[in-house]
Amino acid sequence: MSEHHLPRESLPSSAPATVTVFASPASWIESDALTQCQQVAALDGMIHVAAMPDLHPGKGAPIGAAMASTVLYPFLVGSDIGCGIAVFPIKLKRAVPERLASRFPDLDRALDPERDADDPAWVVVEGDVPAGHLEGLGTVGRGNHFVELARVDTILDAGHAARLGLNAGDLVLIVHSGSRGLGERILRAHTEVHGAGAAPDPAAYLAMHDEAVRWGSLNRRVLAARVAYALGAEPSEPIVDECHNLVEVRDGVYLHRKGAASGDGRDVLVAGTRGTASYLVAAHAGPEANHSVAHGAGRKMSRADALRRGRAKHTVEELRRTPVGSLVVCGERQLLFEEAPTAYKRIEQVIADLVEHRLATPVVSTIPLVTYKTPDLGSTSRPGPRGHRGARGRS
DNA sequence: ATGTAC
Repeated sequence: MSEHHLPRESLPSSAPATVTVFASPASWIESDALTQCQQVAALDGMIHVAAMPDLHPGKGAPIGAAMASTVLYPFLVGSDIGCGIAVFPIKLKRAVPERLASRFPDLDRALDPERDADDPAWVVVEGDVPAGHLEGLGTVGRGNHFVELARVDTILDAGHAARLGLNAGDLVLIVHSGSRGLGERILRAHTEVHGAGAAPDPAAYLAMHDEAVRWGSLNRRVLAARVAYALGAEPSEPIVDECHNLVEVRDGVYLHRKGAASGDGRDVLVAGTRGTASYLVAAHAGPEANHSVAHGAGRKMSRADALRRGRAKHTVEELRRTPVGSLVVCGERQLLFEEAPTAYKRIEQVIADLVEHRLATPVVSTIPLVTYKTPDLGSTSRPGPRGHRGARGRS
């Protein structure tokens, strides 16, 4: 044994952290993700790791986990501090996907206070923007982020759905986005000095973190307002808005959530894919689950695998027009493959696992009509030279 | 997931 021996017996608590995985044997969980959970459990001060059924490997830390610790680790939240999913009711006279898809605004372009001074979406910005950060406001971002027009499909808890004002056939905007450059900057400032180490001044980190959480929520409102106006509707207050990348101080410890939503008596939209249903659930997770629930279907394949296998399996056309008849607005071919429904686990299995472990009760399911990912750069799909937009990147 | 570097 060549390990250097720390005086562990002199430390106040050396009991190893517990790891609980809330997934049935039917749910495929990648072994790399479980290894990451064990690595997190071995961190100084870690108490309990609760892994959700959408668990998959992340960069350094697992995605789909809630991690309680006496020590605050910024890297366990990651760079997209404040990322979450919100649901906004929207009323439209007609909802023909083909017509509406072309009306989505360019959500790569930030709302500019001068150039877009007259944009009505500013109404949701009351007072100052958190951290004074205007850069990127109203942009959706990349990766798994999206803005989706969806239809309420099946009512699974009539009483709860009625309390939310939801009926079968109603339309909603589902917005999945976060704090864009702001959270990234906050994590980078920490990691440049301390790497994956603890926050030396938790209060200072938390002050910036809380701004990013507020910014992420504001960004989702701005996105929903931009899209609502563009589709000829009025913006609305969200009926659900839960962050799934954050740390909260709870029962005197730091509860880190990475791809896990707050599950203590709140309603959460558990996102499916760009071609399958999503589920709005009433969450009631207890301490064994670190008061958290899953945030989505969870990746089954890495982005690299999805791209490689997707090219052999799918055409761009079938990814843009999904099996449920919805349209995907996405000018980036590579992202379309990376985000293919087949790259994700079955959302019904994730929901079944939450129900089986008594973490949540389904309220309604939604079916996508139009999912916006990136601007549609001219819909004529020329074959074009392969990979000229860069085909690398690992996350 | 991100802005930036290659």
